[in-house]
Amino acid sequence: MLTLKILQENKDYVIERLSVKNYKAETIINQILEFDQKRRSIQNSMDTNQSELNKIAKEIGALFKSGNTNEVNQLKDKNTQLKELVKNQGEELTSIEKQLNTLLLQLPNLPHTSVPSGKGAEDNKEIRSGGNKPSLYSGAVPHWDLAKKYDIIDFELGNKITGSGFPVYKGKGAKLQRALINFFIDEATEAGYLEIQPPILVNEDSGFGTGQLPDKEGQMYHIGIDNLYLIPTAEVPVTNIYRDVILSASDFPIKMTAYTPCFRREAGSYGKDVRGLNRLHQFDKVEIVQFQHPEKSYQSLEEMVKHVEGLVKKLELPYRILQLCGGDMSFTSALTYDFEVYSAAQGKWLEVSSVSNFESYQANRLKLRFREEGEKKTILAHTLNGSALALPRIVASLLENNQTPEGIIIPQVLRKYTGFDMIN
RNA sequence: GGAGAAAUGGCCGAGUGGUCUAAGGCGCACGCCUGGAAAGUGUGUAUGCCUCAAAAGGGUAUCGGGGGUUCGAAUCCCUCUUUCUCCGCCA
Repeated sequence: MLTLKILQENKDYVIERLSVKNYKAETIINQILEFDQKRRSIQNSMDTNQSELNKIAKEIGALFKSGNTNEVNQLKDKNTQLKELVKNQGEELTSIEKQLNTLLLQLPNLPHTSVPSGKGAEDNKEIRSGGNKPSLYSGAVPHWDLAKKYDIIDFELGNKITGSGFPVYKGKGAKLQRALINFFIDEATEAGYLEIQPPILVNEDSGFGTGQLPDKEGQMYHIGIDNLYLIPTAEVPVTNIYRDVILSASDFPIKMTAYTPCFRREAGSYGKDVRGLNRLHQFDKVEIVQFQHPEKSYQSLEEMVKHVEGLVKKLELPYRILQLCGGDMSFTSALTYDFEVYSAAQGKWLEVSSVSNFESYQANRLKLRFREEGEKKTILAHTLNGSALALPRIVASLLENNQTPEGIIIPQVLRKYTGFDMIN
């Protein structure tokens, strides 16, 4: 979430920036500042009263020692009154802080100055592209047909066991999954990311820390009996490793990678673009996460983009990189690049990665701070993450683009992981 | 799942109602000492919020989390969580 400080000091700037995300912030900011004013005045008065109360309690202690019990009763009465006052003020303060916090959580992150304004996906800006769209042979079919033909992914079976959106990978299909995961993790660790294997169930605090809660509650599977959530991305548990931590500037950059299954309810996205592997409730993904000094976070963002670009290049997939416009960006992001690969038989671009700099927005929720060498004051760190990569759509594109009458050709780079060079 | 014990600062660890403004040690930082270092020695060493133009300073809260008793709680009570020991079950 945004800091109170920036609202106090730069209200107009915040309003202007949030308009790029098509968010009208003025009313809510004014409310926040009003609550903040109240909060401070109550805190101030409460502290004074508490101070008085503490002082009197000490006097009573001293009087007991000297045996002056008459005065003690008077002081006790006074303190009982003070205590009541402090208690009421405390309740009022808690209530105001709660309201203030609720409002503060409604404000999205400020988009970076380079973010183009726009309504939705159609206003995203293509940064660059690479690879060549393949020319398919005349018998080419979409990946769901290929999956059936070679018996490598079974959607109906997943439907029987769990429900739609939970496919079963079989034989070479399963092996291909494992190959991609290992390839992605090896690439990330070679690039200096520490491999992490996190829990895939998280508690409320973690969901809150990375911004899934409270507003995106409906997108996560919730285990009611234990109040835990199935993670929608490894970003959640991995980023929360550093919740409530104070680093020193020399610790940067912190780089972590993790493979996890990801679970998304995808409420409200029935019908369109959900065929085959295009949109699933459970899928595999390797994520990269960085924590960085605010002055260097955009360097890290570029580095991460390069890393992801390297992956799609090595897989020989036609791709393009988009900078998201204000209207299409996520709530928590300051700048996001999306990677799309072309899936030839569908004739569609599929999003396979989203690389974002959250600046201090997540860090503020997480209380992830650092200190400059020799300084006392703590500063919020910057957090970044990106998919590197999400598997299903990569698989869709690989199957469709590499199909031949003889079978599906495995890209060179994956063969040492799969142990076979063709699915047939 | 059952029985018992425990949770204190970066770490170890003392502390069973007021002098805790948390002893002592280790670590770390800075100084003195030294040709330089070690040893020695001195000082400092948490976080949030409020106050202050800022810094300094001051106030306040925080001894696993939450609640309670009391004029006053690290200390007493309730509750939750976690860890350890023993038992049971189990990949």
